[in-house]
Amino acid sequence: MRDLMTDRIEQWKAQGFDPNNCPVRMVLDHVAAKWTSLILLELEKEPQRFNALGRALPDISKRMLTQSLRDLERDGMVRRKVYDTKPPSVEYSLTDVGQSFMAPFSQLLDWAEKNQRHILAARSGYDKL
Amino acid sequence: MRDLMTDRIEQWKAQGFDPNNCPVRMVLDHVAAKWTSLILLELEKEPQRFNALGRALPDISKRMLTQSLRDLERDGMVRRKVYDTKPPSVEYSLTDVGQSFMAPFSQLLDWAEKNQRHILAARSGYDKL
DNA sequence: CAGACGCAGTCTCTAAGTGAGACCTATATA
DNA sequence: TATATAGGTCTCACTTAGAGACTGCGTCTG
Repeated sequence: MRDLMTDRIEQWKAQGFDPNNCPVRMVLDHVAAKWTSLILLELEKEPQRFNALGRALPDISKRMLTQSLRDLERDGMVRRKVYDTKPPSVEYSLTDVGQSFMAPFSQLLDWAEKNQRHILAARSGYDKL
Repeated sequence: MRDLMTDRIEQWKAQGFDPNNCPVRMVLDHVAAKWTSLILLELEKEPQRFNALGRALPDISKRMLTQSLRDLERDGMVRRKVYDTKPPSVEYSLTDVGQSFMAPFSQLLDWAEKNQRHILAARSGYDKL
């Protein structure tokens, strides 16, 4: 793809197009992050602590849980509150922005449920070839 | 996370929970695939051929373009039509299911545009620490 | 007529990202 | 004393993604 594309990209950049600063991709990166939306979904039910999230999402590693939470915090979707108990406990919750994300996101999930069978059917049809 | 979690997962699986057969995750995997939704977005404008898509999404490699298109085809979101011209041309277009995905997806993009500034602001605030 | 170019990919090599799980500091419990 | 909880960090191995060379065939350019 780097054929004669390179100078075209240069052109786009000159015109102000930057793939790394594109609103579409910016959100997509979150939804695309595999875990972040699952975490958001958990936090919408109720604010939760680190290990509680780990239990709710059993197949995420601590490493990725930490990283995903940091990403969400960085983008202002999730709030991290440390309570100075012993041992200290950390509660994660949705911010208003994070909360507002849930509306369009749940539409997507509705679509998912409606079309699940179609997709599964298409998939097994394709795999039979 | 594999601490005392393992048997809990076994339990869930016994109850019929399978992370690999969860409708939420199934769609998420698509949206999550980084390129697929961008491709869908391009194909919504108009059916396009392989290299045209490559040009429209300049930072995707041919390798990933092929793979993403195959995934979308497999799930019945995209149709692949080969025209027996010389050289053969291949046109990709949205199926009805693929088309129906665009409604909830565009809601997400609306959200993205509305909240872009917030996110960017939160991000640079966070990074200053 | 030779060489470059477009089509739609595939293949290989390397770089980056992810997952599993050991480890850390501190307190409370058995 | 040993173990469990909390919220993580660190390392190592493995998987995935990206860059770009290569293919085969037909057309366009010099």
